[in-house]
Amino acid sequence: MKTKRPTLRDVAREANVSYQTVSRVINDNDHVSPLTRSRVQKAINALGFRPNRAAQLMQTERSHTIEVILFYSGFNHFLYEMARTSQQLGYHFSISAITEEEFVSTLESAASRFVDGLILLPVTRGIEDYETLMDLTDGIPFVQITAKAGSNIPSVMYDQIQGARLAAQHLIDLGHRQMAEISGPLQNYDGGDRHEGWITTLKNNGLDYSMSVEGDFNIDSGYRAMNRLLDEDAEFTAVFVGNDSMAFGAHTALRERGLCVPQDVSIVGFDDIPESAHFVPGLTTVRQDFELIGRLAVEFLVGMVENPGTPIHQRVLQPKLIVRGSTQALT
Amino acid sequence: MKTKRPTLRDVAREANVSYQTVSRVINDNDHVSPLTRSRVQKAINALGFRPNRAAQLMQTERSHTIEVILFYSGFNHFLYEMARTSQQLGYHFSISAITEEEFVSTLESAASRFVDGLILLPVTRGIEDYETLMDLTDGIPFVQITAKAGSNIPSVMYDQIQGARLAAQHLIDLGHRQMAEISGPLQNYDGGDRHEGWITTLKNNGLDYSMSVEGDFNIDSGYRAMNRLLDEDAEFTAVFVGNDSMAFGAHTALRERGLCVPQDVSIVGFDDIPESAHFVPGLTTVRQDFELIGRLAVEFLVGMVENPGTPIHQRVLQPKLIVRGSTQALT
DNA sequence: AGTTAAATTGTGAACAGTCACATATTTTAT
DNA sequence: ATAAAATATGTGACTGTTCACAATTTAACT
Repeated sequence: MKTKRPTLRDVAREANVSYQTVSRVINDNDHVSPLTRSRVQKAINALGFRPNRAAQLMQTERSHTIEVILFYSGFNHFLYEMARTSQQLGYHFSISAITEEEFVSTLESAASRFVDGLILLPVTRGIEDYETLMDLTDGIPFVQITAKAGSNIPSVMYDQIQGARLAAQHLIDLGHRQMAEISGPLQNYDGGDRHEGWITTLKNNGLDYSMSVEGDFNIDSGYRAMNRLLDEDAEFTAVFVGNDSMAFGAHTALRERGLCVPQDVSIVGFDDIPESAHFVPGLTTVRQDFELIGRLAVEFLVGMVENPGTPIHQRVLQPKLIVRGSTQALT
Repeated sequence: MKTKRPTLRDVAREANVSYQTVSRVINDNDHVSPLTRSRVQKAINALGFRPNRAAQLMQTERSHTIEVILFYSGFNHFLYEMARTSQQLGYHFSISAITEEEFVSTLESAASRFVDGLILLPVTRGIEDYETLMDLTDGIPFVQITAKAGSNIPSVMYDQIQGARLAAQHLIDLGHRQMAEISGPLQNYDGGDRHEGWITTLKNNGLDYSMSVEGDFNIDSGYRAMNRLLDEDAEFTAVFVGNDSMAFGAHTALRERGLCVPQDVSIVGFDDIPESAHFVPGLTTVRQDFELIGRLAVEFLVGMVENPGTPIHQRVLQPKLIVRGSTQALT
C-alpha cells in the first residue's frame, strides 16, 4: 500500500510559499532568502519530500547519466572505476551490454532516455569518423576506449603499438632472433595494434615475423595457440603473447611439453594484471593501468558534457615494460 | 542545432488519427485495427518518431531498470553477466558504486528514479531483516548476493561454509594436522562464513585452528599474511586461503623463504578463477561460478519485479572442490 | 521622500506521454 | 430487425517538474 509521495506543491502548501520557490530551493543556486529557504527545507524534511526525477528529466531533458556500451565481456577492469568516478562527478552510470546488431537501436534508446554521455568500448573497428558517429548518437557526446591512433574520435587509450615495440625490443636486446607471437584478435583495435607494433619492430630488425597464431585473449586460447605453434614444430626462443591471460595458458602448454620458462623459451605478456607478478616465474609484461583509463575516460566525457566547447582529442598514454623472470638473455 | 523530436501528436496528425491511437500502437498490445496500425507505423517511420522515455517514465512510474549497488570493487566478475542478462530480459542496467554512508541516500535516489529492482552486494553484514530493508528501498524489490544463510532476505549465494568444509576435509583426508588459515575479511559474509566453515571443521576433528591471519582478499594481502605467519614461526603443513588471489600472494611469500608447494606446504584457495588452473602448481580450490550467480540474481529479481507474489527465498548453490597440484598427502 | 534598481516570490503554460472514460462503429445473438 | 456485446477510436484530465515572465517586496540612491 504505497502512500503517494509528496510533491513540490505539498511542500509549498506546508511552507506557505509557492511551488516555484520550493523548486528554487531544491535546485540550490537561485535567489531565495535564507529565511524562506530554511522554512522550505524544514517542510521538505517534515514531509520526506524527494524530487521526482522522472518529472525533472522530462523537463530538463538531462538524465545525469553516463552510459557505457559494451560489446563483449573483456572489459570488467574498467567498470568499477568508471562507475565510481561517475558517481563522484554526480552522474549515474549504466551499462548496455549488447551485440553489434543492437548498436544503432541502443544509441537511439540512449537518446530517448536523455543519456548525457556515452563511453564506447568497441571490439572490432567499426565507424571511424567522428561526424558519422556523432550523427548516430544524436548529438550525445562520447569517448571511445581504444581507437585507431590519429583518428578524430575522442578517445582514451594506451599506445598499443609502442607497447608491443617495447616488448619486441626487450627480447631483441636479450639476443633473441627466432621469436613467435600469440596475438589477440587482429580485428580488435588493441589486438591489431599490438600485432602491428610487434611485426614492424621485427621487420625493422630484419627478423622473421611469420610465426604467429591468433588467439581471443582468453586464457585457454593461449594454451591452444601455443600447442599449435609447438605442433607445427615452430623454432623459437621467445614468444610475445597478446595479453597476460593468454601468456599463462601458453606457459601451461610449454610446461606440458617439458619446456622451461625462461631457460628454453622467454615469454612477454601484455597488461600486467595483478597475478602476473606472482606467477612462477614472474611474467615480463607491458603495463597498462585499466583503472586509470576508466577514470580518465569518464572525466574526459563529463568534461565534454558540461563544457560543449571542449576540443576533440585523443588522450594517448604510454605503457611501460615490466621485466620479470619470464625473460632471460639467450645463452 | 538539435531539431525538436517529433511527438505522439505529430505522428497522430500525420496519420490522421488521435494521439491515443498512436499511444496504443507504440504499446503494442491494445485493440487497434491492422489497417490503422500500419498507417500509424508508417507515420512513425516517416517522422523518425521515438517515444520519449522520460514522459513514459513519469506517467507509468516504471523505468525498466535494474540497479546494482556496489560497496566495493571486488565484484567485477558479476557485472557483465548481470548487465547482459538484464538487457536480454528487457531491462536497463545501472551501477551505483558507493560507500556505506551513501547507502540510504542511494536507495532514496533509486526510488525517485523509479528503479524497478535492486541487487545488493554488501560487504559487511548490515541490515539483516527483510522488512527493514524493504522499508528502506521504499518497496523496490531486491536480491542480495551473498547473505547470512537462513535469513529472510531474498538472495543468491554459494554455501560458503560448506565450501570451506570441503577444503578443510580435503586437507584432513590428506593427513594434515597442523594447518594455518589466511582468511578474508571476517566481517564480510563470504569471508566470515568461510572462516566459520574452516574453524568448525577443524574443531570437530580435534585440531588446532588458532593459526589464522585476516586478509582483505587482494593478492598483496595474501603475500603479507603469509609473511606474518612465517615470521611468527607458525608450524603448519597446509594452509587454507580465503580466495585464490590471496593464495597466489601467499605462494610467493612461501617461495621467497625457500618453501615448496606442495612438498612443504599444501595450499587450498577459494573461487577457482581462470588463472588458478594455469598456476604452477595448479591451485586446489573451491569453485564458484560467478557468472551463474550474476545471471540467477537478475533472473530472480526480474521474477520478483514482474510477479509481486513471488515467495521470498534464498537460492543457495553448492560449491565444488577442485583438486590440483597445490595439495598433496602428508608424507 | 521619491525614484530606481535589485532581490525575492508568484502565476500560467508547457513538457510528452498514459489513464479513465465517452463515443462511434462493427459484430453477434435473439 | 433490434438489442446487446465487442471492437475501435477519440476526448479531457492528469503526472510533477521547470521555464519565462509578471508581480511584489526590499534595498539603495539622489
